Amino acid sequence: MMVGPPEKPDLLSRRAERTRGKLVAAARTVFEGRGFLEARIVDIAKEAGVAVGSFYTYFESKEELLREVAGTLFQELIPPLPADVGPDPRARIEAGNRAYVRAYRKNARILALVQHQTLSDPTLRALYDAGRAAFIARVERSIRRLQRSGATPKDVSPRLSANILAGMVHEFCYRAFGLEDASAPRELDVDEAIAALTILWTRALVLSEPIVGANAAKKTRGNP
Amino acid sequence: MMVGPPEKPDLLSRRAERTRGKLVAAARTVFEGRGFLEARIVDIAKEAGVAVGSFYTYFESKEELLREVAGTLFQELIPPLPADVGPDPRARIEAGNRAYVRAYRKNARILALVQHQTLSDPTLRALYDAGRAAFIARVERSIRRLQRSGATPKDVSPRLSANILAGMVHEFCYRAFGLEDASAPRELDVDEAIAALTILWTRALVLSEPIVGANAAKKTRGNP
Amino acid sequence: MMVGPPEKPDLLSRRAERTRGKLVAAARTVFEGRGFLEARIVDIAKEAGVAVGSFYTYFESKEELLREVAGTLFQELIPPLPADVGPDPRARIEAGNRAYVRAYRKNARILALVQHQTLSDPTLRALYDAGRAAFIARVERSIRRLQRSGATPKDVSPRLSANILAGMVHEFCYRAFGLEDASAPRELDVDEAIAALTILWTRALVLSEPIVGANAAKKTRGNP
Amino acid sequence: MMVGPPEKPDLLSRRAERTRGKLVAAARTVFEGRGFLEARIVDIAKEAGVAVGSFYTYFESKEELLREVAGTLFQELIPPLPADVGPDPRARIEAGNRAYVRAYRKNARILALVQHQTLSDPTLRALYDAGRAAFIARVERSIRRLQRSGATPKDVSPRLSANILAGMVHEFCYRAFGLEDASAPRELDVDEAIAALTILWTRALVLSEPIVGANAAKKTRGNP
DNA sequence: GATGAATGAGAATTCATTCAT
DNA sequence: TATGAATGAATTCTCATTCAT
Repeated sequence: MMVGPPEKPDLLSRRAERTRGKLVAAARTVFEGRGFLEARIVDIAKEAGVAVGSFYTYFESKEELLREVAGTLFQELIPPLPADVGPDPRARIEAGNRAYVRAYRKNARILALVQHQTLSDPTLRALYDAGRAAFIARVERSIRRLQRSGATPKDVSPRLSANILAGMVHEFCYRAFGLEDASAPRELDVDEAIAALTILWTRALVLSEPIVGANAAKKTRGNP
Repeated sequence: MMVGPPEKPDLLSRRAERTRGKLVAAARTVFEGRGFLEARIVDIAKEAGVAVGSFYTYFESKEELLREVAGTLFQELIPPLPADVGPDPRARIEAGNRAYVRAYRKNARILALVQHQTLSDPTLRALYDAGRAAFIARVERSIRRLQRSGATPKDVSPRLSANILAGMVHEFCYRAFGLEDASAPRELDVDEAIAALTILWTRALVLSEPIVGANAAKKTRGNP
Repeated sequence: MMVGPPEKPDLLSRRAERTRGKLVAAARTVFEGRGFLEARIVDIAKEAGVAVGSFYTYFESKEELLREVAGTLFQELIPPLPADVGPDPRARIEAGNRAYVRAYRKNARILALVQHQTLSDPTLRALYDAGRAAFIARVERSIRRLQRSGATPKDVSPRLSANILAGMVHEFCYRAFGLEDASAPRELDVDEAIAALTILWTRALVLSEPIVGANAAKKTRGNP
Repeated sequence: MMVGPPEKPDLLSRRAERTRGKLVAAARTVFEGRGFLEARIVDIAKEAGVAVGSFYTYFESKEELLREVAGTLFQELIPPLPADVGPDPRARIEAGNRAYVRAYRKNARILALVQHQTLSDPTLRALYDAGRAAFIARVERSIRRLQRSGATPKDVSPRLSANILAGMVHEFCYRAFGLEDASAPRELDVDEAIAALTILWTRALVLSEPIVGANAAKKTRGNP
């Protein structure tokens, strides 16, 4: 029909990439807005500005799309600690908690949604668990190190401790941000929460008093 | 007008009660077996051995039925501590954790399911939060007492500590039992877990060292 | 179980009669309130203060109940003319119209409902047609008499005239009262309407001027 | 960005239009065949040769579809009088009646059905009333003109007369054709009926005598 | 690749009718 | 007779998925 130079092969694939990207972005918006179950393929396509049929060009199902969306989330929760944190385990714990809490807060709705969807989507579950395992592994390594150096007691296995403490922080975020009623957010002092999590965590490992010193304690303790 | 034996108004309503009960029981079975979303009204009715119509005689929706099922769960998680526990806070914490973990484990699948359903059912959410609040309130009272007696530092608010520590135990149970793949349960020493939770909790409140020694772990491992 | 004098056979049938009567009365109330189609057997039973099961003791279906209700309505629309009306055909027409309009108005909702139900219930239709036929027959007889006496032209068959004129009055009532929005009744001067119907009817039969005389016309005519 | 032949946005929407049209046509057939209440969405879809889902692409409910069907009916009942009728009011009345009766007869079943559905569907009722109002308004204008010219008495308001006379014709059609048992149509001389309606109407307005004579009846009987 | 109308399997829900008490 | 819980056939409606254009 149309005579002209043959289209460059990557022109098409670039268009494809764009359409695909629009769908992923739209999915996150729609999922956050109406929840995963209430999100209709039509809604996502409309939000992306493409036809429903195009959805099936790139994805097999809503689940696959959620996996795609979820894939990008986990790294953000456990970025490598900044170089300037120093070797003090207390400071490292605080930095880790701060990063986790802040990143969770930013993506709270979609994270909670992914977590819930985990129950009925084994593939997503595997993805989720892998992300979680990375977090726990880092904590576990850290505890193992502390145990070796004698800084923390050995009466609880590093594996179990890591699971429990990482879970503690995660659960706090999930409650505080993930289940938050978006229309009526609760007052919450995020820094106070990070401090509290860190204090409880370090004490649970019997790190606070001997290692951090009285000055660190003074800083966060309210009543002497 | 007519004198005779007192009418038994519950004669029929007893039958009704039975049918209703059958439905609630069936619902739990079906929810646990196929998940809430995959559960069809027909499945529940069939499992209960009644007609679909009977479902609607007693419930407006699957959601209402789940609320009914959920209603009975929460008390079990936080029974009053047994009288013989004694005043030692460490022992009380251990007893509380043990009760929570065991009760959670027994009802794991349905508890996780309820928690997930919480995201899309505000009424259920309220119910759930109320149950949770009772747990946290008890912990909070306990911490407040310990702070007053000087047994634990005052640098974290009782409210926040209670939230975090209760959440810690809850999250552990949710991961360990609620998300468990029923067909391939993971090996887990429950008593070791209870001991670990208790140790971390008590240390976080700086209760552990003076009161229990190295033998604490021994004490909680294995059933006496 | 109960020893006593045997119940009188008509005691039972009297109770039966009462129950039946309660159902018929309740049916009319419910039909008028929510319409025939929206009326549920349960509604009627509840309104009557009896159990659903009792409905089926006396009626086979809602349709049968409506027939029962309808049965009593038609006589009221065409009562025998009062003795003191006199032989003047104009006065007799006026009396007939007045009776019809007033009776219709009193039972408007249920009459309209019955008429509509006629379309899908042949048995009711037969009943309805019989009632209607009685009205038309009376009109037809009257016209036949007038034609014989030369008072009215013979160019339209009495049958057809009767049908058309009776229909005219009926349709007016149906529109004015039967379809009336109960919550916002329209202002309508009923006497003016009766007069108008009578004038048009008598003129259609060429009765008004020569027979009734100027004084009758004066009475009903507004603008000279 | 791309220059090419103008897109045909109606290419697909033309298919849509066809499907929609098929549904409307099928609806009329099915409604006429089994009545509105007995008509199932599946029946209509099957009759139209489309899937049930397609019904919901275009209509929200059976009611909406009936409204659509009804929408087209009313104009036909009151077409503008043909130009060659002339100014004689009697001839104009006859032409109006003839048009109404014939159009009603052609659409009798669906018209009666719509009228009945009017009782439970306020939106349809409004539509129906609007159609009816147009008919009455024309009659009213005509009567007002006749009153002004002194051709007809002023003792009944034009509004009321128009309502009553229009209703008379309508009711006759409704009885004669709308309620007709399709399987056993009654013998009825339509032209005789039109003549009768016209005679009674014109006499009611005192128009008949001076203008038409005894031959009037002859004139309208049979098709010239 | 993109489009969006068409499809129809699947689930919820209602309510007349039955029947054990 | 009276009761009202139980029944399940029948219908509506939704929405993921396909496919002709």
